[in-house]
Amino acid sequence: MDHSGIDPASAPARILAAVRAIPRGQVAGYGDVARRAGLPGRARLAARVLSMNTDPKLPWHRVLRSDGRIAFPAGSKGFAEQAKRLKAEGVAVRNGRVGMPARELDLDAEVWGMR
DNA sequence: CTCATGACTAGCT
DNA sequence: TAGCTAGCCATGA
Repeated sequence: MDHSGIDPASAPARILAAVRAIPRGQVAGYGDVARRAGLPGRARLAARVLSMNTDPKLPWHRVLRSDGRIAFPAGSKGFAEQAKRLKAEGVAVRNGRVGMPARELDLDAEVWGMR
């Protein structure tokens, strides 16, 4: 019996859908995205999917680590790109760290689907 | 099956 | 805040 009830083949699609569901100017964690995708505990899977993704329409830059930091190593290409995009959306990025992401997530709870 | 790798997380110091 | 350790999941050799 499948304890999660989700097709592994559709898992990546769910992850991408969850990422696209993040409103502009807001951020979410890998674990949160996986959870919203119906894949609790698969934060690493979410990261894997994003690393494979090539869709420029995907707001991957809104996905951060649980501690509110950019997952890329500081100084890396992806790091600069993500920080740049976040700032462009009004998200405060300081030294690779996003300004109080938990606060943003709290406000999202109403919009995301727990209502 | 065991080992290694990775855009992860939580706990402890 | 920063660094380290252990745990967890998926893939490939």
